[in-house]
Amino acid sequence: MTSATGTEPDGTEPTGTEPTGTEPTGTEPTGTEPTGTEPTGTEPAAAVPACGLRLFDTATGTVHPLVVRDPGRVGMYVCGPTVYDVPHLGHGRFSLVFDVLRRYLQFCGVQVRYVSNITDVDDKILERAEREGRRPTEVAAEFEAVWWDAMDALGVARPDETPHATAWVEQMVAFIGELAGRGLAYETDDGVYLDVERVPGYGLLALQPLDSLRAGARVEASEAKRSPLDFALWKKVGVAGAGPGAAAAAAAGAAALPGTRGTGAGAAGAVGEGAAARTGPGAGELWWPSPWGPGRPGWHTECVVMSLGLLGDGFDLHGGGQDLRFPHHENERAQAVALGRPFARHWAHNGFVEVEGEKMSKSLGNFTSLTDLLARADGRAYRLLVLRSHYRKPIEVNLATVADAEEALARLDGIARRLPDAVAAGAAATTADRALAAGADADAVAAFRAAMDDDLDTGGALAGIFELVRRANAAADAGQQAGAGQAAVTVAALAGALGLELRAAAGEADAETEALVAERDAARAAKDWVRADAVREELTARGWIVEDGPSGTAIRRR
RNA sequence: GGCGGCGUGGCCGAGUGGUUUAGGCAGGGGCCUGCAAAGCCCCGUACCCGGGUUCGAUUCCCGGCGCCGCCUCCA
Repeated sequence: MTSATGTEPDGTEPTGTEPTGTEPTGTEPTGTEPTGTEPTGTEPAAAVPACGLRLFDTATGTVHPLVVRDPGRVGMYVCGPTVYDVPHLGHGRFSLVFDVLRRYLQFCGVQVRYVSNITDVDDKILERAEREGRRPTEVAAEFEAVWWDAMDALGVARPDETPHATAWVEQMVAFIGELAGRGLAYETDDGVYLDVERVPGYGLLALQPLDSLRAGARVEASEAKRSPLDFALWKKVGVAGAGPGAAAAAAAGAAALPGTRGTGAGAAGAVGEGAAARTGPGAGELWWPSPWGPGRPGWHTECVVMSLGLLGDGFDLHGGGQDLRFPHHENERAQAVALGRPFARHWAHNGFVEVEGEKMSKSLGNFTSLTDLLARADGRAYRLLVLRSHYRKPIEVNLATVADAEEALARLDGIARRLPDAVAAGAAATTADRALAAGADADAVAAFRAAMDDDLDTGGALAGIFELVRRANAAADAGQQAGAGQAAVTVAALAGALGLELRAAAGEADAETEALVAERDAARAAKDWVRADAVREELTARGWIVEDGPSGTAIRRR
């Protein structure tokens, strides 16, 4: 059920096509050296832009070409969910934003490797397990399943890799050991911490220097921590409650974790779970052995280890929601930098989802679950809503804006009903070259790429698509099939590049409904308008939209 | 206290130093239709306030007001 490794069948093969659109080289210099901000030395030799895309880079605060490590390829890591509850609207937004980035790169002929993790060991998971008297692995498995259901409903393509934290603990322990070995981390009673003072350039993503961050820290430096900004690489278990002995005593029960998931790339061997029920938080504990005693990894360590492990040093792009910028991404980066390893070449962060003008969040109580939304609205409508605004700006999500998006979506779907063959042909064209080969309008494709290349101006791209919808309908009205077809092919191909599938589906009609349709056709043929209108009202009452066409009464679900 | 963002027509939301100033939804008029629906055509003269720069600012600068976020777990 949680098949984490489903690879998108299309789009990833090397088409060998050279990006056709804007030529990024020569438009520089903007003064910003994309790679110059990484004070990590050792720059990879190859450094060429991926297609014509220019993206805002959080680290530099500028929009510049996406310069990649390996020509024609992009490796991207996007921080995935901690599976302790159903996903919320913000999860939906980041998933959609980076799904669109991925798809667009593929559309341009770039080979993308997309990695997005599942955090399946975390305080919140443990807390929930504790509260519900369940095992943490069970909680994580449940909500991971919910997560993928939501992703499917949104039409988000599965990542190429979905590393699970619990499967990487051994590597994390080794990584922490390296940091500790170099004196960059220190051990306390309750864990191992990174000494951020030792990290050059700390504060890059926070957009402020270390001093400023330190001054603004609202947290009391815990007695043990040297600086309030230092963060846990390893959290020891069993120390909070009855003393350090508890967890160790439970080590006798250590066994292979039954539900260990992930890529299998080196799952930690000995894992303890739930054995130490007699100490404070014991029932929900989940721990691994380490040189510092039993414990679990800190959140910031998981992503740096897994991203470097799967994508390699100096991978191309690291993304996530704005709230991950600091401290999460800052701290991931700090660990890599501390070891002198080149980290992400480019940082992308999407804006928040707001509900009633405020950042939605669980703590504020205006938390709205993605699962709820998807139960009552087409997942494509949420995609459209997200796409309509710029990915870095906040978006307002409420009943009205979702309904608005659904209406707009209906307009798009109308093209699929009216020009199904052209739409099918366009949808099958998953790259710009194939779209053109399928007969898409070259100018429109170029305009689309120009918009997308401009820091993913999905709103502008969408405007172009709606313009094409208008053209397709107008041409079809005028009986110009060729023009209508070309516009429709283009609409479907470009919408597809944004992950939007157009659907003509009318909905299944039962026999009774079919009979009503037949009755209405008969009444209309007999010019019995009173009867025809009565039947239409009946159909409408049953939830159908009734349209009279050349072939008689057509109905579809509303 | 430090840092960052936002304020556009009824709503959502792009964008730009000036002339033809996205797009969607809703609304009005028209065409089409038996009537509708869908579609097409036409319509909105918006840019928080006050200064400044400029021949000219919604767009640049300064100040103000309002709203939001990060600095603590958070996509």
